[in-house]
Amino acid sequence: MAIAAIQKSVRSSDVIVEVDTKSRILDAAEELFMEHGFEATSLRLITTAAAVNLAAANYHFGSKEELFQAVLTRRLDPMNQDRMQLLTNYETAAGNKALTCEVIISAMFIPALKLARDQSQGGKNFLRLLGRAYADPAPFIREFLSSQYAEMIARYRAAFARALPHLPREEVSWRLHFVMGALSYTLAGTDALKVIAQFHPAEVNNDELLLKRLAPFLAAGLRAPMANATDAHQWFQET
Amino acid sequence: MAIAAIQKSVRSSDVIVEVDTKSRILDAAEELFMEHGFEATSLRLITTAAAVNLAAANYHFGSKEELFQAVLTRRLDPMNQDRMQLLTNYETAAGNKALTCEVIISAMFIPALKLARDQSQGGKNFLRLLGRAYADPAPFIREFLSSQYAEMIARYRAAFARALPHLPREEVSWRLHFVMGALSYTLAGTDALKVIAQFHPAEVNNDELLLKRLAPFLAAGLRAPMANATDAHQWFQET
DNA sequence: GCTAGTTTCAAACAAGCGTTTGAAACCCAA
DNA sequence: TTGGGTTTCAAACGCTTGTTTGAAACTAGC
Repeated sequence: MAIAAIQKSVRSSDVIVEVDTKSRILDAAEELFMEHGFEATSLRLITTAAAVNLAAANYHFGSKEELFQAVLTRRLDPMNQDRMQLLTNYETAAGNKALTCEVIISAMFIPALKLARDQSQGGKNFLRLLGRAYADPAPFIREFLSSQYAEMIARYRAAFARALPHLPREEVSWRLHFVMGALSYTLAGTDALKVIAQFHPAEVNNDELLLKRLAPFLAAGLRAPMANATDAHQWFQET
Repeated sequence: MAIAAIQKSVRSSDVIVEVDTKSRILDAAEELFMEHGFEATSLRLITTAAAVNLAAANYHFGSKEELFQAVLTRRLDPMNQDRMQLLTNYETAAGNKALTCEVIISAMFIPALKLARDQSQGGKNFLRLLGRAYADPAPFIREFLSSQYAEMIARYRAAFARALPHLPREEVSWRLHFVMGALSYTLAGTDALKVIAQFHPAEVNNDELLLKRLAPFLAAGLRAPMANATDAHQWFQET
C-alpha cells in the first residue's frame, strides 16, 4: 500500500484538492457507473475521466467487478453502520417501549439524507447508483448487496415487528420489502417517470423534500390494516 | 413481411408449437434480457437460444436496441391499453362520483396480474424485465418508457386527483410516483432482498398474493395525511 | 419450370472490451 | 547516492461485440 500514494495535487481557487489515483478512479467510476450502468461503462471511459492510466484500475482494484464493489462499499458500509447505530440510540432512549414506525423510518432515512447532502455531488450520485444496483441482474451485484444489507435488514425487521405487534411476522417482512423498494426506487430517480409526473424542476433534485413526502406515505402503508379474504376477493375477482 | 414466415413447426407431446423466426427471437430475447440485462445480453446468446441464425436478429429488427423495444412493446402496449380501458369502465360505472383509491389501484394492478398469469412463463418474465427497464440508465430505454407510459400516467393522475381532492395536485403526482415505483420494484423481484426478508419459498413467486399485500399498503399511503411543517421538522431536524 | 421476392446462412468486418506485460519513473530509507 | 519497493505508463494480448455482406435456400405466382 502506497507511500507515494498522494501524487497529483492541484490548488484550485480557494480549496486545496489533492487526490490519489485510487480516489480519482473511485470518483470517476461512481459517476460513470451511475450514468451508464455497470456493463455499459468501460474501464477506458473511467480511467480517461479520472485522467489516469488504463492499467491503474486493474492495478489498484484487481478487476472491474472489484472496482464496482469498492465504489459501493466506500459509502454503503458507513451508511448502514449509521443506520444501525441510530436505531440502537433510539431503542436505548425508548427504554423497553416499542419505537413508532415514524421513528424507525427516520432512522433509515436520515443516514441516506446525510449522504445526499454532504460532498460536492458524490453523495447524490451514489444514491442513484445504489438504486440502480438494486435492480441490476448481475449475480455478483446481487450477492454483494445481500451480504452488505443482511445485518441491517434483520435489525429493522425486528424493530418493525415490535412496532406492529398485531401484524404477522411474514406481513412485516413484506412491508419492509415495500419500504426498501420505494426508498431505493425513489432515490434512484430515473428521469423517465419524473418527466411524466411533471414535477417542478426545482424540486426534482431536492432529496430532503422528497423524503419528507415519502416518509408519511410509507408510515401510513406500514400501519394499514391487513386485507382479509373478503377484501382480496373483492379486489381481484374480476380478473 | 413474411409469406414464408411460419417455417419451423414442431409437434411436441400434446401441443402443437409453431413459431416463426421473429417470435422465436422475441421469446428468447425476453427471457435473456430479463436474466442478464440489456448490455450483458449478446445477440449471439439470443439467436443461439432461439436456434436461429445470428443475422436474423438484425434482419428482422434492425438493431439490438430496436429488438429490445420490440420485446417491451409486444406486451407493454396491450397492458397499458387494458389499464386505460379498465379505468374508463370503472369511471363510467361510477357516473360522476369519484372512484376510490382501491378501485383505481386495482385498475392498475389487474392488467399486470393478467400478464403474470397467462402464458407459460413469458408473462412473469416480462414483468421482471419491465421492472428492470425502469431502473436502466440507457437513454433510449428511458425515452421509450416515457413515451409508452405518458398517456396512461396522465389518466391515472387525474383519477387519483379526483379521489384525493384534499391533496395538492403536486402531492398527488408524488404519491403516484411512489405507487408506480413500488409496483415496478416489487414486480422486478430481485432475489437479493427476498432472500434477506426470509420469505416462504412458496410465496415468493406468487404474484397474485404479492399484489394483494402491496395494494392495501399503497392505498393507505395514498390516503395518508400530509406532513405539515412541524412534523417535517420533528422528523428530520436531528440530521 | 421459371421467376421474383423473401428469408436464411456462414463468414467476415471493424471496433471495443477487460486484462496483462515489462520497462520506465518515482519515492523514501539506509 | 544507492537500492528496493511502489506506482505509472504505452503497448499489446486474446476475445467478444453489433453489424454487414453476398451467396444460397426457400416460397409462391404465373
